[in-house]
Amino acid sequence: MYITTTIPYVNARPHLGHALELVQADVLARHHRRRGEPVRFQTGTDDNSLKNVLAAEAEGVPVRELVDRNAAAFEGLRGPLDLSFDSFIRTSAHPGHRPGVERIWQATAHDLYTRHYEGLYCVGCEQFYPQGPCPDGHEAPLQPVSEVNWFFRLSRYRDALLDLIGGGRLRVEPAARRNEVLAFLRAGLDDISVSRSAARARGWGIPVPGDPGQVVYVWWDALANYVTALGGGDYERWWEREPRKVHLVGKGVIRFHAVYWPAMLLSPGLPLPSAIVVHDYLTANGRKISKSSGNAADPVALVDAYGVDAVRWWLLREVPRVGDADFTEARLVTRADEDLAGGLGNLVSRVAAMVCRFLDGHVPPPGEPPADVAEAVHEALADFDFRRAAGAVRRLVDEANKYVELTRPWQQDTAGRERSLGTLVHTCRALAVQLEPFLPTAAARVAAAVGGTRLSRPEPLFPRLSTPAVSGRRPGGSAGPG
RNA sequence: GGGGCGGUAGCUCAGCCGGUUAGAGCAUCGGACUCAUAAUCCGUGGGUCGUGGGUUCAAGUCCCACCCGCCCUACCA
Repeated sequence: MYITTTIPYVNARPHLGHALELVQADVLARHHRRRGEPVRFQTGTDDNSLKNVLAAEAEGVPVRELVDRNAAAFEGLRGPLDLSFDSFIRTSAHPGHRPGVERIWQATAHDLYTRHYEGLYCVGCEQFYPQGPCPDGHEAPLQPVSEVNWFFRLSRYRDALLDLIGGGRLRVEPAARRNEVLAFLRAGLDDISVSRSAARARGWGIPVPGDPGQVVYVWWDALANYVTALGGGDYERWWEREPRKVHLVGKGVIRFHAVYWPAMLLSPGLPLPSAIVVHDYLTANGRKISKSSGNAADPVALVDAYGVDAVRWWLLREVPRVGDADFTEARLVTRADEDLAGGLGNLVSRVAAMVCRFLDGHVPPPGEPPADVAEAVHEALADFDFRRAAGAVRRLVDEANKYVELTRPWQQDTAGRERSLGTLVHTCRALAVQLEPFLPTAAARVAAAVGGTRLSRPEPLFPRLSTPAVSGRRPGGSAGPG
């Protein structure tokens, strides 16, 4: 499976919304990898946006410097968020990108033509409007522009796209988003402008082949990254031969991915992606995420404060597929304490403690087949429903806790304890396996705590976040074994 | 203006092609247990399913209009 995120422009540092998409992609990648399927997970940055140029001008630093710095911040999410991407492409730096964009341009030449265009251009939106002001409220005034641009015959592909998406050959998930795309297609497609004057772009971007006065429209440029990043034999392997190619995108850029991009590929007859997975937006404390959101929307700051487990878990367990989700630190803490500390962590803790106390640490075989959620997790992830998948893991924890109350090992004889605790230990092991895509490092800790044939009493795997420190931390528990 | 999606218990949300007394988690309240991270388990209370019409033997679940929120898109005069 080939999994991609969108490549954000780097006029600012990454925020929690970027983290959401990256973590979702990471879960898919880890899930399919552990199933033994070949996976390539790719992300990166769009360096060629004019917004980057403007941000640099505003800061008074060279574009290159700003782009390099912010791109590094995006790539730097890998460690704090435990991301497992296989490649990180930067559109301004990847050696294969520019030639790739040029090749696609030439391969679509039969659908390209020039047309004189006049309009008002908003640099914030990177697009034209018939009138001002910019509907998104960008502050920079609209610039009157009159120039010759290259156009792409998008209109030609309407029926084919309707067919592909309507028929499910190209999935758009969730279904609500697919309906949206279909409605848009039915309304008809106009040809789109796919170049900008180089002068207006401050020379930033990829020149149109054979027309150095123009640069390739940044979206055309950016979308191409999904194939241009695949160098060497990777293109054949991951784009031509791989049947499952999944793009994760935000709801604001559906059209680019579900309409423009497939059309760009249809024109030269290249293979299409298999699925566009759309997530909605995050707000922070009820408001749109912006620089003023401060640490509440800074993924690295949140990881520093609460740990990667809590942050990933919140993103996966609490964000619905449709509808914006509001992030607050209180919700993150509640969710982590409930599910991770009180749920999974406490379960592992009590199970290990009972094995130590009642069975001298020896792990018995399962008394009965431990409940499993592998299928539920897999089905949910096949639907790209991350919350349902995480919920399935959580449900198994609940069932295991109920099983503890039901069997009450502390009231049993040895045989009963072995039956019950054997089942519980093996359930915890299954949990560690199922947790891995969601919380990879935590899953490893769980696996370590319940692995082997002899258990010891573990330290809390997930310390509570809401209690102010630990009341009276134990003065070192290293007095000896047992 | 057009299109799409949301508006279900205090909060966050499930409810597929219409069908028994509308569900879950959390929060509230009561109880149980003591293996565990003052964790866990059981039970209770709580809802005009945005508003108003309509179709139907039957609608949260279909149709129409309207209100609110979000996204995309476009402004006829």
